[in-house]
Amino acid sequence: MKTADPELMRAINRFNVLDTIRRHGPISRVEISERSELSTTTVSAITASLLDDGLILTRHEGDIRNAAARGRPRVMLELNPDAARVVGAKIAANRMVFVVTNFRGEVLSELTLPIRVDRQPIAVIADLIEDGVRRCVVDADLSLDEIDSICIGLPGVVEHRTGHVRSSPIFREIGVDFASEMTSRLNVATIVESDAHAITLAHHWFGRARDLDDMVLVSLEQTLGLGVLHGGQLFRGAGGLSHNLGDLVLGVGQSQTVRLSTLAGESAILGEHPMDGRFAEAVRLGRGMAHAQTLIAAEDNALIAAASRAGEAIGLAVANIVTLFGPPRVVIVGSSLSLGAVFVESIRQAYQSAIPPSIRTVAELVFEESADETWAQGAAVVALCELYESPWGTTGPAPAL
Amino acid sequence: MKTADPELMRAINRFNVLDTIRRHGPISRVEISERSELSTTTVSAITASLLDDGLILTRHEGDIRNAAARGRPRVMLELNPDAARVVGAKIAANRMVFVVTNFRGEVLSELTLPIRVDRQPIAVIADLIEDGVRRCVVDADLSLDEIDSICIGLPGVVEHRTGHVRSSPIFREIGVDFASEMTSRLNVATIVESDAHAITLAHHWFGRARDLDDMVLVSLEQTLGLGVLHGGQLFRGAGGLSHNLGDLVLGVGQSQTVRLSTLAGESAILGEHPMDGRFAEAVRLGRGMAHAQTLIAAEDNALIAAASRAGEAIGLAVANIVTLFGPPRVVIVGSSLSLGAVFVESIRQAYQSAIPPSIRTVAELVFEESADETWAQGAAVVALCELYESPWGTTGPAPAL
DNA sequence: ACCAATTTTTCCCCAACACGGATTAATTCA
DNA sequence: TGAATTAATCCGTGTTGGGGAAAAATTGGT
Repeated sequence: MKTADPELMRAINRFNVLDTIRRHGPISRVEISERSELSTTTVSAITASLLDDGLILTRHEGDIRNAAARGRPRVMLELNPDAARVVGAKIAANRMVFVVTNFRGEVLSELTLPIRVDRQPIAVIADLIEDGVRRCVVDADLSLDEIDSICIGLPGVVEHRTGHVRSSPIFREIGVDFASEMTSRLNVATIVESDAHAITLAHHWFGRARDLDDMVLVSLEQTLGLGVLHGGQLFRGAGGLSHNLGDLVLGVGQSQTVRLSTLAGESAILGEHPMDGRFAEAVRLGRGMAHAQTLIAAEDNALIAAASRAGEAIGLAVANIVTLFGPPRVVIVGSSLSLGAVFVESIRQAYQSAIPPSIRTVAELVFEESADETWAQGAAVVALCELYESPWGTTGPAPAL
Repeated sequence: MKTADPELMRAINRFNVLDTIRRHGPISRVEISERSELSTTTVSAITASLLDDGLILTRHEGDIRNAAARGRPRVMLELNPDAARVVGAKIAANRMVFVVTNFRGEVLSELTLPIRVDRQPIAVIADLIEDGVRRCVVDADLSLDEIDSICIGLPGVVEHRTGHVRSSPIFREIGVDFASEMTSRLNVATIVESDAHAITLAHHWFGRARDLDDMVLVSLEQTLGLGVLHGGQLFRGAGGLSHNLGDLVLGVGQSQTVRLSTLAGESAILGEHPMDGRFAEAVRLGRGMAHAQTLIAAEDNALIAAASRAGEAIGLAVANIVTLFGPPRVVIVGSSLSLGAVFVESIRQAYQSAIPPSIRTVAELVFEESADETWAQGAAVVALCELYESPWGTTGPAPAL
C-alpha cells in the first residue's frame, strides 16, 4: 500500500486540476473550483504552480459568459501546447503509423509507412520503428531530445508496467522486452502498450467517450482487442497486462472449443473467399476489408455468410463483456467495420439476443471505424497520461528557496 | 472526483493501519510501521487514536521475536473483538444461513433455516429474514440495537451502492429495493450484496486468498456467480453492480445462443436424471448435489455425462475470465463441487484446453466447497468492510477541545 | 468623471497531517 | 547497579487545503 503523504494529496489535486483544464478547454479558476470541488484558494495555488511550471497558459479573451457580466472578468486557463511533445505509434501487421503531438494531444506531424512487418525478426521491426519515429520527429521540425516520451501501441498481450510483450501477432518471438529495447535505441523514455488500450484512451480524450469515465472499447483489427475504462482510468488486469479478446473461447459443442480469433479475426473472414489476384493484392496492402466490402456489395454469398457469422460471434462476446463490466457504452472500432452493414447488423442482433434482459438497457453500442492516425494519437495520449502523473509535477511551491 | 483533504489522507492511513492489524494478528507498532511504510511517529499517533476509539487493544504478552531480545519489549496490538457486531446472512433458494460476528469477523452465533423461499412473495421472504436475524442475534446473547450493521448476501444481480436487487432467482419481482426494506424493518443499517461477492471477501479474509490482493472467485451454486478482487477491493462494475456468471453466453451454433446457466446451473445438471422420489426429496432439501454424487459413484451414466458437460462449460468460462482479468489465482466454490472428481476434472481439462498459451502460467485453480457458514460470514465481512472505512473513524485527534 | 456594486483572484492565518530528531520508557546483559 | 539496547512518545518543522478578508479588475449609474 502506498502511504498517504501530503505529497500524494498534492499530486491528486494537481492532477485533477490539470485534467479539468485539459477537458474543459479554456476555463476560469472559479469554474475549475466548481467542477473539482476544491476551494478557490486551493485552485489558485495549484494553478499558480502550474503556470510557474509552464504547463498552462492564461488567456484574457474568450470569456464565454454573457458579455455584459459585471465584476472582474475571468482569466481563462488552458494547457500550454508546448509544455511537452510525445510520439505515438501504432504498429500493425501491414503498416506503421506515427504521430508527434503536443501537450494537448494535437497532432503536429503524421507518418504512415505501409510496410508489412509481421514475421520479421525483432531487430528488423525495431529498426523500422526507430526510423519511423526519427523521421516523424524531423517532419515536425523537432529533434529527438525535444521529445519527452514515446509510446508504441501494438496488438497482442502487453505488460504495461514492465513493457514486456507477452505475445503479439507481429512478433515471432514471445516474451520480448520491447520497451527497454526501444528506449536504448532512441534514448528517450519509451513505453509499450496494447493498441486497444491506446485507441481506448483516444476515444476518451477526443472520440466517442469524451463524456464518460466508464466504458468498454472493442477493437476489431487483425487482432481482436479490448480496452476497459474504469473511473477514468484504463483497467489493467492484475500485473498490468492487457486483454486479448481474440483469446476468448466460444464454442461448446461436442467438446469443441473455438477461439474468437479463428471465428472473427480478419483472416477468418477473408479466408472464406478464394484468393484471386486482385483480392490477394488488396489484402497485402491492408485494404482487404475494404475490398471485401465491395465484394459483399456485389452479393458475394460466401463472404456475406462469413461476415455475418463473424458478427454473430463478436456480438456474443460483446454481450459477455457487458455482463461482466456493465459499462454505459461500448465503442466498437477497427478495420473490420468496413465490411459494412451486414457485419454491423449481425453484431447488433447477436448482442441483442445474447444480452441478459436484466441489463439490456445498461449499455449502448457505438460503431466507428477510427482512422489510423487516431490509433497513433491514442498511443501518444498514453504517453501524455504518464507525464501528467509524473513526479515532474512535484515541483513543490518552494523548489529553490 | 473526490477532493483530497487532509481528512482523506488520514482516512487512508487509518484504514491501512487498521487493516494491517487485522491481517497480521497481534502486531507491534514497529512492525506496522515497516509493513505500511509509515513512520513510527505516525503509526503511534494513529494507533493512539484507534485505542482511544476502542477499535484495538494492547496486549503485553506474545512478543514472538526471540524471547531473549534486548531493549524495551514491544506492545502487541490487535483488533478489539467487541468494537462492533454485525450480522451476515446468506439467502439461497432452499435455505437461509445467519451469523453474528464480532469486529474480527469471528462467528458468535450461527443459525441455519432449511426453508425453501424461492418464488415466495417479497414480503414473506423479508419476514423470514427478519425472523432469522432477530433469532440469531438473541442466540448470541445480544439485542438488535447492539448490532452495528447487517449485510444480506443473495444470488443474482445486485446494485451495491443503492441496495437495489436487479434480478434474483429467489425473487419473483425484479428491481426490488431490498436494502431499504430490511433497514426499515430491522431499524439497523442493512446492505445487500451478491452472495458471490460475500464469499469472495470471506476467502480474502479467512480462506484461500488470504495472501492475495488480486484474485477471482467463481461460485457454482444454484446460480453461477463471480467475484473479482482487485487491489484488495471488490471490483464492482460501473454503477456498482455485481456480475452474474450464469448470464454469460457460450454457444454459437445456428444462431442459437446458449447461456451458461442453462448448461451448468444446478437444475441443468440434475435435470438430466429422472426425478424419482428419493432424488426429488434430496433436491428439495438442498442436498441434490450430494445425492447426485452418490449416483455418480454408482456410475449413473446420464448424470456423469451431465456433470462433465457442465464442467466443460464452466472450464471454458473460467478460461475467459482469466483471459480478461489475469488473476494469479481462481478460487472455485459452491455446492456443485460435491458432484465430485468427475466434475472438477472436467473443469480443469476444459480450462487447460481453452486457456491461451501466453497466459497459461498466470493463474492457478483452487477448488473448495465452502461451508454455508462461510458464506454468511462473508456477508458479515462485507458489512465490516464498510465499518472500517466509515466516517466513524473521523474521530480527529482533537474532538472536544 | 467619479463612485458604488459586483465578481474574480489573492493574501493571511489556521487546523490537520506526516515526519525527523531528541527524549523518555522499559527491558537485558555484564 | 549501571551500560547498552530497543520501543514508544514528545516537540518542532514543513507541507497541505480551507475560510475569511482584502485586493484587483471590471460594469453601471449618476
